[in-house]
Amino acid sequence: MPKLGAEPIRRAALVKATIETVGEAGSLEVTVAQIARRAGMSSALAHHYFGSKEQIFLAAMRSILSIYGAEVRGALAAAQGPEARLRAILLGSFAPGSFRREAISAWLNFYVLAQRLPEARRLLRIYQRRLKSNLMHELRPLVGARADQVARGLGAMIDGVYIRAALAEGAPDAGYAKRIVLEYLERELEGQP
Amino acid sequence: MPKLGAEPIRRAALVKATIETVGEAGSLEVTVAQIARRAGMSSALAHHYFGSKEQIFLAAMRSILSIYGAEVRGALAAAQGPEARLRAILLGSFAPGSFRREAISAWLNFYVLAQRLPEARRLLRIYQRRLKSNLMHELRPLVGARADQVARGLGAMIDGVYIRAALAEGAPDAGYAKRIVLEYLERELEGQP
DNA sequence: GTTTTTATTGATTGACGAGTCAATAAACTT
DNA sequence: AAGTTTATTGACTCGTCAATCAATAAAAAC
Repeated sequence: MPKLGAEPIRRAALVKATIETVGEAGSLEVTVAQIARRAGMSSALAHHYFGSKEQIFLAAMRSILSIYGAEVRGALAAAQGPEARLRAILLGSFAPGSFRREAISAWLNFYVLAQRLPEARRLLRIYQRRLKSNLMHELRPLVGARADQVARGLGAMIDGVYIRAALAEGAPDAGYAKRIVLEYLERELEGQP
Repeated sequence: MPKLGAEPIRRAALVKATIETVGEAGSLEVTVAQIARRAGMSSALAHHYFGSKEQIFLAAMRSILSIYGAEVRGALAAAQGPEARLRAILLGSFAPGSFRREAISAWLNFYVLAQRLPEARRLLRIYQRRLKSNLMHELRPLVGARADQVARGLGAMIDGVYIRAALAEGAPDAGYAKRIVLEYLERELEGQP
């Protein structure tokens, strides 16, 4: 029953199902059949559209990074001045689109994927570079030469808070995550003129 | 050719081989046969001593956490006063026994394992709780009520620096890692009396 | 209205891998 | 010396799973 134009819908459904399945299983050791079933289709169709499991994972990862990017951009849009913009970047990092159970767990697993798959590593590097450049841009007028150091610290801390949220039970506590990271930022800005 | 008393040697060899294999592969998707071969024995023997792959992973994880703990204790032994002891804990976290390629990558993978295996989660929780209690103990006299917040921040940052080191290419740069974390600590201590 | 393209799946293939087992043999016990 | 325990492995079982294929069918194109 070919309703034409199914491809983009199917692809999106598979990507969503992949994040959910990986997130729930807490592992990349999920089967294409599981993902496909959750997305309401046969595993054969999943292979038809993506070619391989690897490609499915990469698509899911792109989706996560793209949601994250959009969320940060969104938070940034309303922010005026370096300090407000810094806050926006950090708060955007813990916005509900990204900072939710399956996404966090999937994120952690994609970090692992990046150890093996050069393409996954590339994607993660792009995210890291962009985040750092965003941070530095606002940090420079505030802390000058220390911008690099602080940007690295903030980047690491965001990842650290994520990884810890993956391990915590219950719904991830965004408020708490934000508090820790903002606190760090405040301290860093304090001394500086 | 039974040279008696092989068990502890074999077990240790398997644990070491597991960390190396997982670290190199950057994944838990390694076979018992691979691990066993690296440890110089048959996969049947690995099963004989550990019963299952799961148990092999758990043993490797215990080993990593125990090495880490020993390293922090070692650094702590010589340190006098809360500030020096705080520094010791942080520096110990990046000591060469723990902060090296395979161990870092294995660590990341064990974090993933903790999503699925309750026992692995338990181990990781113990490590986190101990680290936090260590930090708080020294932080309380320095920052008072903020100790909790700062301890959480430092804990998250350590994990974040680790996870980022896993992704970086080449040998992990401990000096750089230490600088970031110590810098954070300094800022936190600065304002406080 | 026939050919081509797109959608879809059940069935199958082929590989791989965890865990078991039976067999071999050296040491230790009595 | 006979029996028991410990060490060790090759061969095998059984399940799983990624990927492929052949077949079905609806839409589109010609």
